[in-house]
Amino acid sequence: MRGSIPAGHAPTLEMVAAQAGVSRATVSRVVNGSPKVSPEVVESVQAAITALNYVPNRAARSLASRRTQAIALIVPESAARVFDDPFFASIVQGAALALAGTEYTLNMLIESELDPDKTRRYLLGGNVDGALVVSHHTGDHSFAHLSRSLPLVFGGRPLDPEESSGYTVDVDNEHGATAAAQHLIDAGRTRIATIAGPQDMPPGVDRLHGFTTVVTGAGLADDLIEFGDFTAASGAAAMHRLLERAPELDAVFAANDQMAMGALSALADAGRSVPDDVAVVGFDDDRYAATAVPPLTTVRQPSSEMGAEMARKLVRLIAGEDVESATILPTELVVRQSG
Amino acid sequence: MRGSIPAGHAPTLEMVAAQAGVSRATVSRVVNGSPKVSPEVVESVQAAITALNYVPNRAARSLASRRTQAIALIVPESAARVFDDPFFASIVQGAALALAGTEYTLNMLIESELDPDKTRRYLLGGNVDGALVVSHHTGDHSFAHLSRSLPLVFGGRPLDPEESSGYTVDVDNEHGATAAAQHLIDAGRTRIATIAGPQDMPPGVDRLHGFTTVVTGAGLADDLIEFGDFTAASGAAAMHRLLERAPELDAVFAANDQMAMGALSALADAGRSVPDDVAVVGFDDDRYAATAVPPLTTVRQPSSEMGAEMARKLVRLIAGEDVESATILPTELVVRQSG
DNA sequence: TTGAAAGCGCTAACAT
DNA sequence: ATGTTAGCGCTTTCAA
Repeated sequence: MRGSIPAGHAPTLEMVAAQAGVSRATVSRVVNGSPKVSPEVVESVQAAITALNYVPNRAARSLASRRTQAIALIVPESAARVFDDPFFASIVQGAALALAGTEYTLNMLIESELDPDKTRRYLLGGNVDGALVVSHHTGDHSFAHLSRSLPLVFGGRPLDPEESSGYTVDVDNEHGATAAAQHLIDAGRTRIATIAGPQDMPPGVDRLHGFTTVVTGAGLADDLIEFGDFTAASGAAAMHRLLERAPELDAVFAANDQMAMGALSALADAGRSVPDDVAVVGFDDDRYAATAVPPLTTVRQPSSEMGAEMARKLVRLIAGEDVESATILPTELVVRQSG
Repeated sequence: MRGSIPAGHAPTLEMVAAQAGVSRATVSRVVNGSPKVSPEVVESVQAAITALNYVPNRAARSLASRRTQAIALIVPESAARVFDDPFFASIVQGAALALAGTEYTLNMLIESELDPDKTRRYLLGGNVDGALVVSHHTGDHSFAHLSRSLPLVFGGRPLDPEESSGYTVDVDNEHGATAAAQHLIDAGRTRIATIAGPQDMPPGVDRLHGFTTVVTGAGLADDLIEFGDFTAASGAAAMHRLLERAPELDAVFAANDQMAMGALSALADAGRSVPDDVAVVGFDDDRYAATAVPPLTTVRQPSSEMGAEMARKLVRLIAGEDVESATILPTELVVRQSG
């Protein structure tokens, strides 16, 4: 097939003005819902608009108004595989839905490793009115300096708290881990291990910190720590190492559900029953947690809400409103059968 | 915090021209890589550009050139929950990555139920040079008529094959189902059931058709069919119904992995062992298939490749090149432990 | 090879 | 309440 499209005869505002017998300015007012236009005129202009099937040209509008009605969603290059993470998908979803009700569109940018400067140029090229930076897992706030030129909202806190980088939305990772550990202790478990996440990612750090705080606070040992990279495979491997080190362990807290799933299969391999021999608690409450075998006890984080909150915050920022610098969304323990 | 940004002093092409001591036209030529500019001039202009940190304004450029360098990715409104589907996330990922190397940006649009016409207006408002429509699961090609105004590429075939709607990329659902059923038969299974997908979605139809063709072709009964909606919960429910109808069944093919996961837990509930008592085969090879308990035998579909192919096809279409009307990507059986 | 000039389609003062 | 008039920042003939 041939890919040509008939030269689009897009009707212009001027044509509408002619058809309605008014000036272009008036048509513009009607299109933009200005209150100071007489009802009759509004009506005739609207008639002309539908008659001609007129749709305003965005480029012209942005050029003249210096607003784009667009918001960028920036995904760190290192995390193209970030799509593998249901949490990330939920953030995108939340942001997209929150924006669906507004005049804004979401422009998704995956940072190119080929041209690391591309994103910066895009942001500075007047393409968008603001940007959402999903650095949740990486803690990378290298865009922070752009905050001076453009409203920016980050998902997840920066790795270095000193690097106070403007506006952020985060979930309460530490509290979630605290609740998980406490739950295990309350259930009478005494030899509790954890499969922690990477320590160069804020959630990895915060969840481990919450865990050790509670465990040591209860007078238990916190020597059973193995690290994974948030994938199921790494969770299984870590579980195997844990079992080797401490066959007597009776509980494990994994820093995310995928690693918990891996732990579940490692435990099945080893012939341990869950939760009778070993209790397992995860983090995220991703879409597979509820149907795992056995259903996973985990910490729910409001992932799509996080995306939505980021979007709302950015919109208010663009509007020049007062906005909280940091928002922390609550997490909540969901008790199922695994622990 | 206050949300104000210092009035952005974006350098303009004119300023670059002044700084380099040439005309705006020349700067424009350099920026756009025109071959007919003397090397010395190119150099001085480029120096001015970096000195001023100049970034061309996209709106102005689009307005003048009538090109936007942007591509829309349209998600059917009914499927905001489509993000729950790892397959969809992969498509987005594939498209975004394929576009990362080009001059195009992805604009994600979630169709608003509040204003169903919004998407149409956006597409017609000169916002993008073309669009990707992810209708894979719904078979909804209601945008087909827009093909006359704008290059469009659809993911998934339309529900009604008559409704030949321009350019599409699809995976070979029927072949995948065929391979799955044949595998079960080759393994000596004789009482084979299927948990089919919704019959108002092309993949649901195609996968069921492939299944029944092979099963009846082998002289087996195809009476064990229950329907689900592609969710794990519906898969579990369907499995329970099947077990009730035919306790003697020895295999089940689920039209996607999520339903297969549901079937797995239903079988565990019923005390059936997999694959000894019942073999289970899924479809998709989503990220949880490999770590399911037991690891799921399934049909792999090249999901991110599908997104990438859609994007590439659209780019070629926009460039006015010759493009295949329909592309079918191959699927492949992945044998693991469940069947 | 370079420059001058005319828009692209719209918004936003400023008049009326 | 409506029209007039300038641009917004860039590309693109057309001349030189």
